[in-house]
Amino acid sequence: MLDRRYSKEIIPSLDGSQTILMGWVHEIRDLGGIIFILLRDREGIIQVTAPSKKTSKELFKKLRKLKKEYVIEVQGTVKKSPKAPRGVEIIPSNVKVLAESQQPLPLDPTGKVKAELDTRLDSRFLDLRRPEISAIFKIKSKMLHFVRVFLEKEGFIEINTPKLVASATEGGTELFPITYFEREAFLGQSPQLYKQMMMASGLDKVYEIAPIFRAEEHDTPRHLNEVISIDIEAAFMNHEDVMKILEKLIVKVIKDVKRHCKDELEILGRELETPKLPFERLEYEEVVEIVNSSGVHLKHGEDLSRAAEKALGETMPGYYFIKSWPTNIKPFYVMPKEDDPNKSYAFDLMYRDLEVSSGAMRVHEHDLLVERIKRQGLNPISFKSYLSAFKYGMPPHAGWGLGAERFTMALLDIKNIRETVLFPRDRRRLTP
RNA sequence: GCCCUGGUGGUGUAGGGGCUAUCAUGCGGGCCUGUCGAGCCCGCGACUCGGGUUCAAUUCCCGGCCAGGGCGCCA
Repeated sequence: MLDRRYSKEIIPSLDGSQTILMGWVHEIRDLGGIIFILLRDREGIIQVTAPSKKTSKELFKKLRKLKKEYVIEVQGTVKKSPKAPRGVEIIPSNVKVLAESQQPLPLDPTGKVKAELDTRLDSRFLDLRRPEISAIFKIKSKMLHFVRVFLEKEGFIEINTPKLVASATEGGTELFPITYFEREAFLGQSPQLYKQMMMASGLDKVYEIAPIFRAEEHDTPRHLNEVISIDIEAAFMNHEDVMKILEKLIVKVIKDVKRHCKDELEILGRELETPKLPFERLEYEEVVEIVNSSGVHLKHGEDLSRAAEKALGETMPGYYFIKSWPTNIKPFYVMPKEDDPNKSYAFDLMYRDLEVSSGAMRVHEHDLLVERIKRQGLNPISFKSYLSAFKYGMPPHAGWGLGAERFTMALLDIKNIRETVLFPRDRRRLTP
């Protein structure tokens, strides 16, 4: 029995050899005396050519019955031919129909007729049959792989923290409530508290790549209610240490993606540039100046408005950090500066006008943490199990969270985050 | 949640108070031995939902739902 080959593996030098291919009928061009079938599989498209003279009547009849997107198995001979796309084609000796496809299709996998994003998401499995769509997810897969390889090499240990959580009292973002037997529970908005607790465990450096859930009613091309967060936390490190890890990771992953996803990047027409290290570090105060001098009003102490982000993005071309954020617009666990408690050791990593990551050196002193929780209008009692980790030897630590989808958008210059998720969850979409 | 724009065959579109509702692709049938956005001929298939105005609404008005863009929210 012959092994199955992918279309990409069929090259002119295999001329004369027998092969088996499995895939979908991408297009059929029936010219009467000769039938061309474009067979599509994960790796590409190969032409199956059946001239009536060289094809049995039985097989020719069978080929004529094929329709678009049928799943077929083709057994045949590789033939080198300058007339064929890529210089090679398959002369079939046998074709098996493995699955039929209803007509008409909900959208056109050849892409000749454009479909809107909404239509595409409704039939995502068909949408993924277009190479320029599957390329996004092949690259996202590699990106996550290279992130893991990098972090493991840096000595990080992968952990898994619960996504079913008890507390809704962390403040800030809205949580999705769920029924947990006779109690109410919530979907986790961030592994933040758990990964910090791990700093008291002696594991030193941990990371998690997992979904986070936010019940915000945001409705923008940059937000979803379920995304993948790449989180790290490292003991005995400060903000600058983890910023260095972050920028190193970004550069390494870009290099790896460039090297290992050449075909996909070409399909997407994306020329990736490797950023230079170190990334520029802007003080929050500098950012306020830049934004204001560009004509967009921004008060000292305020978070960036969308207009401010855009103004910044105009000035700053690639990846850059914003550091020394005002303490009171950042979460309770960020460490205020000792000499100026109104400023903090929090930072954001931006790509042009898009926030891709945020992190900080954390508060590791129990009493200060309690005070910070109170100052934010939250109740320390609801943080009892979290706080107890700070009582028995909590080392200084720092960490960050990097949005996997936002990073994918930056990598591939994608404008709508929905393009980077197989089955996105937004304000209205819950299916498929 | 707010503002703007829109919703017409399976898909993407044109149009518009009364006419056989445009075009492409698709789908069905026919012709064709080198297609590669194949070509040619015949046919099929649609006005988002609810209410209102009107002799008449797919078209105008109001509302819902949905989409795209912008913003807000996003410890």
